[in-house]
Amino acid sequence: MTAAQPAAPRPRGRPRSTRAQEVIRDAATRLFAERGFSRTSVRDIAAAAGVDPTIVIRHFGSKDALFLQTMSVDEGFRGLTEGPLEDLGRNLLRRLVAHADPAQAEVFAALIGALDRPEVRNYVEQSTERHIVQPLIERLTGADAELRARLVTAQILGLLVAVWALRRPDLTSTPLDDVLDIYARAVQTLIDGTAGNDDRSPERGST
Amino acid sequence: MTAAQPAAPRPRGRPRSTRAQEVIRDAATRLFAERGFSRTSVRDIAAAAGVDPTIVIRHFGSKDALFLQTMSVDEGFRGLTEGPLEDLGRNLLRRLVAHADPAQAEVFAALIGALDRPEVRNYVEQSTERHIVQPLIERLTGADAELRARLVTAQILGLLVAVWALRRPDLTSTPLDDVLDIYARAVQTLIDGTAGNDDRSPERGST
DNA sequence: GTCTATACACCGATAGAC
DNA sequence: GTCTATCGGTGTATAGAC
Repeated sequence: MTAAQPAAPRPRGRPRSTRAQEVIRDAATRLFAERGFSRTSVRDIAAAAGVDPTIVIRHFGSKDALFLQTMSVDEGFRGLTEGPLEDLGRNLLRRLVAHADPAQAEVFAALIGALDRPEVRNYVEQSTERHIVQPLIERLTGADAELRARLVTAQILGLLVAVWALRRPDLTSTPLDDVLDIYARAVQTLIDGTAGNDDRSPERGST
Repeated sequence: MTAAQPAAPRPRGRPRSTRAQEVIRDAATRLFAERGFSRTSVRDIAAAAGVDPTIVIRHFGSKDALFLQTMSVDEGFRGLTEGPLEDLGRNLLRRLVAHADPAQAEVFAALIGALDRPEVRNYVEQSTERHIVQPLIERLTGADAELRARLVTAQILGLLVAVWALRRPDLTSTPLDDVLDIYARAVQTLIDGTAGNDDRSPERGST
């Protein structure tokens, strides 16, 4: 039709994404998840994808950018705080630990492992903030709701780091249901906020 | 033993201890804690110490070995689980978060940041195991003592990661006492193990 | 324009001369 | 022991080929 439009041989499909980009992304996802950031070189990814190392940079800007673009945990974090508040502790752990697919676990471990990269730290920070902390703040009631939401996130983060990143053997070998039941109670303590702030006078107040 | 000789160029007492080693260690400690592992090069450390880069490797074997030798968290973890069991949750957090000196916090953050190095992960794993998990196992009573000890460690780890490694702004800006009081209760839940294991029922009688 | 190859500065680490 | 020279390897920019 219009002559101004440059020759686009593919009217449908994905005009701006090359097939090479997809192959590179697949290889990067696999290798980063397998070996982590520091032990995966751009040349390794390029070799696995069957392309030249420089076009990896040409398409994705940098190794860090490719890492962040492939190692995304947003999908696994979405809709995490939904469901009844009284069972939220258990459901959080169920979705994040028990029902999580191994691929997401590897992605999380890779992100934690590369945490001294400022951009990675920034992403993990804002991803947990957006998908866990903020939704929790809106759901929690009682005193110190925001602080409690952040502390619940810290609890979750600790279990995820211990299980997926540190690969604590005696924690992963235990049947996960037992771990969930016990840990969920501690998480639920902060969700409920039942503990008074002056003394040991717990009031079961689900306001 | 020997009288203090300020201008002693060659202390003959220790022929194999070089002063360069000490200078390198100081520079490495400062730079690793400041910028983390990946952003600190051996050449940077050598320049800061005023020595040749090859001496750094010659004396410490490798960059990883130097990192592990300087970024040690054993000192800050020692004797952590002492004190009355009923206040252990609060005391753990006090010693690790409130009373911890900033230097130890930076060291911890550097270790977490380099967690995808197998040797670093191994060290963090066995250090928390030796200084927190094992002493806790021997002190806890009741069912699932070992599992609870590991979960308490996960809770602690989560708070440390959130505060020191992730540098959550809204968590560090809050007065630490409030954080400790609230989080300590959740930790104490696992220490006491008061929660029944059959059904979920909000606790009203805490011991 | 998309892709490819040459090239560079830096990295950690080694061998060998003083 | 300390330095010079150098190795293979890294991430990345750039100039050229289709």
